[in-house]
Amino acid sequence: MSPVATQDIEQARDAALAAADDLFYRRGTSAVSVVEIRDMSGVSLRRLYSMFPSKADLIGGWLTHRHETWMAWLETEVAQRTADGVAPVEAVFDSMTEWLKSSEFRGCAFINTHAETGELTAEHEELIRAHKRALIEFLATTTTRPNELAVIIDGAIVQAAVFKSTRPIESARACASALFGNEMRSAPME
Amino acid sequence: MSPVATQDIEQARDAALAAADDLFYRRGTSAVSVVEIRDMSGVSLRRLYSMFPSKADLIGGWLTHRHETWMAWLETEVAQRTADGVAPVEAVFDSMTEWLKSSEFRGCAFINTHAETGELTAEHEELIRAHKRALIEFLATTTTRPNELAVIIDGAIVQAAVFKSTRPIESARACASALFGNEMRSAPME
DNA sequence: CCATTGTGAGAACGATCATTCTCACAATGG
DNA sequence: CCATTGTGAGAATGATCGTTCTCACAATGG
Repeated sequence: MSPVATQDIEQARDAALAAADDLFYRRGTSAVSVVEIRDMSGVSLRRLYSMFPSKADLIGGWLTHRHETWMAWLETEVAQRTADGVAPVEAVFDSMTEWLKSSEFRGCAFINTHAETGELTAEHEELIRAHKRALIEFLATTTTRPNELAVIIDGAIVQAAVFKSTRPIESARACASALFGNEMRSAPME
Repeated sequence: MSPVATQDIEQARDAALAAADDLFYRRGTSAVSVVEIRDMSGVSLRRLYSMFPSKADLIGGWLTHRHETWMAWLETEVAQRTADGVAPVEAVFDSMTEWLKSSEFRGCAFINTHAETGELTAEHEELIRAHKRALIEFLATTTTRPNELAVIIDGAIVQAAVFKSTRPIESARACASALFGNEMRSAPME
């Protein structure tokens, strides 16, 4: 039927999503053209459009991919620190601090994309909300007051991006400290 | 020299900024064309470009205008409530809640514009930072811990926009309550 | 009344996009 | 070997933009 180079469909998809992740996150979805993603990924326009029938679909694929990798990253980071005896809330803040300090940090991809209403479809909105809901649910598994914590974290992410500084995360930590009291200052429950 | 209709330069500027405020805030700066601003404001392209030599300048003018009107709005709201005996921190949250509930609410114009890196010049970045700094300074005049409060507020604004809900502001209020204790629960100092 | 000058309306220009199409080729099935 | 079919490279298409330009007019100064 059609075995020609059909094997590397997965590779092509990975390459496309890797390029999308780099370019969309760094410059925003509307400022990046599909041709640029072709140039960076090496995946031809034809294949790109066969995998993602429109740019909106490509953005949707990117959001889904980014959600999975980012959540997995956070869960790993927090798990490692709590395994070392760090209290969960502290573990979350330590992980966040590391992210905010990284040179490629440009804020939350989902918040940023939400701000670009130009091409924000209903499907994208739902992906963004689902990400934020998932973060809150994850926080709920390790801490009390997940909603409050999520508000504090989003505020810190946004301000860190605007001010290009890690100081907002320290303000955020102070908020959490007031909120959680000694839930922050001890190992989980040993 | 050149009195022809030179009188209404100010009116034209106001009309242009009013249209920009409506369109840029609602749909984002990159999704709105200069022609759309002409159509809504009735100000001709020629005049638009004589007042703002480029779209970036128009965006800059809008950010400046929005900063002034928004800060003036907040200061008035907070002053009224504190005059009625409401504690400053509560007054800030009550004002915010009113804003988040308004039908045209679409998040913070400055955070949203910051997320649109496509056409974000150094001048725009500085206007955005200046706005956030000004908010913190205003909070410092009426409350202690302005940095922490600003983080909480930005988090609530972002989440309210994403979730189209006022619940995040209640989470934010709970954070502030933990942070400020009885500074929130009484009239200023009577 | 005439020369001048600022103006509005919108055409024109040049660039960029998202998306589709063409063409030549490579690999397969018979 | 040949017909077929999926493919890459990139040209073509049609739309949209930011910005500038043209042209005709309206109001002024002399």
